[in-house]
Amino acid sequence: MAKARFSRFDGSPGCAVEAAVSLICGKWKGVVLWYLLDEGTLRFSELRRRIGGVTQRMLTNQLRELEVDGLIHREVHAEVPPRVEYSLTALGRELTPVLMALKNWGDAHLDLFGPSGTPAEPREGGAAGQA
Amino acid sequence: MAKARFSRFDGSPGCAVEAAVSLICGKWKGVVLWYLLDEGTLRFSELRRRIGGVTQRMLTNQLRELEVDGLIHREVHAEVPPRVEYSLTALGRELTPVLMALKNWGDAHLDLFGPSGTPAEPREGGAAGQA
DNA sequence: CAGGATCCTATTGGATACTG
DNA sequence: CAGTATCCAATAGGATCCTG
Repeated sequence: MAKARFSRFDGSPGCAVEAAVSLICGKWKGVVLWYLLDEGTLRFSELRRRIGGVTQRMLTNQLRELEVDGLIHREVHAEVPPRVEYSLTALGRELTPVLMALKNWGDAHLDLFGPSGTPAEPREGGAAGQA
Repeated sequence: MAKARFSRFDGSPGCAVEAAVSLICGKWKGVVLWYLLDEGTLRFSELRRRIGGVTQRMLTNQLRELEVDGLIHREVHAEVPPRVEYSLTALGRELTPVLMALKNWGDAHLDLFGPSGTPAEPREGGAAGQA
């Protein structure tokens, strides 16, 4: 895993932050990770419906990068029609604190950015909150 | 603050995550925020030295975006030579859990990405850890 | 010191059409 | 269903030089 997508690993304090940030940067990565954390396992089409506004190309792209980085697991079921399920890896689940913190911040300050939609708390039955 | 840099505020759960992520996305934003959290107040040149590898243009750019988004405060002292100090706003300080989580994750997994430099824990005397 | 102004390249993101 | 394959526009990122 872990493409050489990181520029500086000089041991400086900011280095760790930079590395972690680079993993969740990408227009849809944070959201994808959030939904997988929240719901555990989702198919491609399920993710796409939940995210909304993402094209297949972009979703595929982001999923591939997350997979290469070792954050998500991609399971292909040899069926027809094809079924592909995505879930977080152990490494990905370790991002839980990050994702929760991001979600909390966003929920607390969404009013700054828009007319504020429904807060939409994570579902109780989901996989979130385990860590 | 808060440029209309966010595409979807439909109230979906991922929305908040997406908004928060977009604020710290940018090659140097996470690092800048981290150092400001760690050390409280830093001048332009101090930030630049700490980050290393960033050009003035990019640092200026990222600082401006963070300022526009209301995460950092920019204080210009009318002196010569000029002195400009950056610090986190209250809103920016609320990102502390996010930054700490990112740092923790990075520290725990930096070995995945490189030969692993010195871990470089946050200094005790810094501003970090307040929240 | 802390930038602003330019110019240029690379990467990201997106629309659309096609496929096993 | 879950993608590929193209093509294209926008943005991010960077090198360099100049300035109050």
